[in-house]
Amino acid sequence: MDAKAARGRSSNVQREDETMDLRRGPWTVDEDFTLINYITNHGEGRWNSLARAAGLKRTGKSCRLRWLNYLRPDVRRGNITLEEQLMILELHSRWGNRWSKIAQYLPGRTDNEIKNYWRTRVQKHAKQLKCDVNSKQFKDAMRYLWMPRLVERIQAAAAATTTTAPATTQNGTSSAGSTTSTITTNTHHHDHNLGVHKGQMALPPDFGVAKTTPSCTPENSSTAASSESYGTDQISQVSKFKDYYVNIPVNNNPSQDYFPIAGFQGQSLTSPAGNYFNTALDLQAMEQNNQWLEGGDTSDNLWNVEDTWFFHQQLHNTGI
DNA sequence: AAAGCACCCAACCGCATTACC
DNA sequence: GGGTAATGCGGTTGGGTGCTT
Repeated sequence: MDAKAARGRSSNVQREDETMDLRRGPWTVDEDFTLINYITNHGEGRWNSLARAAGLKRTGKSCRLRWLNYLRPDVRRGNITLEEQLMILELHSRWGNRWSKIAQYLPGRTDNEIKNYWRTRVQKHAKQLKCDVNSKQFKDAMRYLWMPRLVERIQAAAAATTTTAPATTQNGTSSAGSTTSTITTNTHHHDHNLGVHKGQMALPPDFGVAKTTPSCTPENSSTAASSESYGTDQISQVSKFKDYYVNIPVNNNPSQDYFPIAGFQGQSLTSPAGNYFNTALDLQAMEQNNQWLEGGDTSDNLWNVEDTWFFHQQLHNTGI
């Protein structure tokens, strides 16, 4: 038994595992085949007895997890598409860490996968911005910077496919999946529970951002719908952002200037808390330190330096 | 080329809820 | 109604892998 297997287990469980000679850790191909074969013939459920009957030296829990997260035929694998990213951001803003609930709206995606995406991608950005992922300022940044940009990139990809194929995203990276899955409203439910066609994402009621075409504004986004968390001042503050998005053309080069803020470069900002920082220096430091702005997973490159500046400006304006 | 580091993800855990006897 | 088993969920973590130095 390896160290991982022993992690955090109670002595009782460990004794049980040892007496039953249960396996732990990564699944082998043979185990996968055995599980698939058994479920194909007998169906799923009753996982403990299933594990015994199939001859697997695994707990029922382990079998269930392996099947649901990996072996199920309808499980989708591969990169999270732009539409899926947008959906995750939107649904998380509404429900928080209700991963299974969020996963219901992304057919083929598991709660585990969405949770991993959130922790590795989204929380990484929060960390880069030196703020808490649950903080209002980061949520605002997601809503007014990240999500609108996702919408624009989705639109750009869709537009590209109408004229040429195969399509690429604005930054030239593959957009596999983003043009094949479809965001649809849930006004017509065909699935038992969620109105989900295979390969399509159903939107929950009053889903905001994806409905906004071609311009995503805070007012008609879900954020406005969920404005119970915002005061009047914040709403009016938010309305100032609208102009940024209403007339912004689809930008085919996200790395280029995105917001009309060039004139602000070099301005000094003073936060309400009295923290002083020089924008130019700050941006320079970010460019040096934040590799995710330039490289890495291109699907995450929805922020650029200007976005980050904008983010900090909002901290300033909203008195955070 | 090797060591160190960061990231990603599969798999685990404990706890809560539901189903069954 | 109470006890137990099964299931579901969210949080956590270690190993693999690729990148950087």
